[in-house]
Amino acid sequence: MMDQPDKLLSNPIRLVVISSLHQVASADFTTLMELTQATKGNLSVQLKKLQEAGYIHIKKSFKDNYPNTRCEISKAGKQAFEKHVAYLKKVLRI
Amino acid sequence: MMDQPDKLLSNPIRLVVISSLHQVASADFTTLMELTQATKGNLSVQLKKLQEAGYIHIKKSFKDNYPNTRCEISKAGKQAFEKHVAYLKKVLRI
DNA sequence: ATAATTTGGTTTATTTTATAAACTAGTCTA
DNA sequence: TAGACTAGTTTATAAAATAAACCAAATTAT
Repeated sequence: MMDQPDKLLSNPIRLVVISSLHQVASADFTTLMELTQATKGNLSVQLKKLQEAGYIHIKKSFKDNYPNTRCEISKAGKQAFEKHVAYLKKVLRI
Repeated sequence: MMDQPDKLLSNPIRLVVISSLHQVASADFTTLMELTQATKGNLSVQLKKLQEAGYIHIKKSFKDNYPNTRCEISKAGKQAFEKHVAYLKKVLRI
């Protein structure tokens, strides 16, 4: 069913990450830091969790000589997000 | 502003409690257990946290010879809930 | 009558999670 | 070439979530 909260998406940082990636095709580490207002250490950990859950894909490369971490939502991530939104709508009656 | 998540309401059990109490005037411990699907120990702790934050009022009495814990949302709880819902709507774009 | 079970919780021990500080590795700049 | 900055990761610690253990009284079974 859809009446269970997604534990991964109950964390505000991860929720903002997934919601953002649901809207924008891809985003890099720096952008996600701005969007989430998280510290880099914290963001790094949360991205890894999302990756391990298969919610996002992470592509590491070099951009203008600097390391660049680019994130994209996966199919599973999309499904989880949409399910969680449906859950929230139900719980919140919106 | 309203662009910050309410940490207390990021926990699914507490979110269901507050959302329910936002809709029903009052509910007792047993009812909240059913609604949240939490264990009693867990629910007890979460209700105390909501109480300590001033989000709910708890009235303890005896009903049909048994102890009865009845919960009601407070003004502060209502405001926090509505603010959090506004935050979620913004983040989720709904 | 009293032992076992159930109701309605609270307390507390343990596991899990979140978070920032410390660290790494390389780049740019004076 | 030393110092500061970019872009992260790892790790130590603090905080939170959770369920097991506990408590007190009521009910039921024997």
